Amino acid sequence: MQEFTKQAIEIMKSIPQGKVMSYGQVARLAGSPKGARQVVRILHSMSEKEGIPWHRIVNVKGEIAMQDHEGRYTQRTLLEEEGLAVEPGGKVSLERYQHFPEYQSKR
DNA sequence: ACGATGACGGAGT
DNA sequence: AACTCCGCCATCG
Repeated sequence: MQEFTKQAIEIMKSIPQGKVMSYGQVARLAGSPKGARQVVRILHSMSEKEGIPWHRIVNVKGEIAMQDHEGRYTQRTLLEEEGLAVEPGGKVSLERYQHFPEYQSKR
């Protein structure tokens, strides 16, 4: 497994409940600015087994990225259970919920 | 080992 | 502002 992958997993597992991060953001922090798709692949293959809170990952617009299948509904439900307001289109407010690990030290 | 894949992102139309 | 096009790069078959 590549360093990037380990980093990405750590970062995603560090997202607090009720917060979200975008694929690209995770990729950047993991050391690969253009690696958003690798994040997708990580979630695709090992989200469950690694215990990654996959539902807290949304695209850069704050929308649920999953295609319109059961997973999408599941993600929406999980987010709402964590207290997020999910709009009808399956979108949340990044203004309110995006998690910024790089600012955490400053706070 | 090589080519296809993918829950993306951002530049261009 | 919405939509399409294409680059990206770790994994998987």
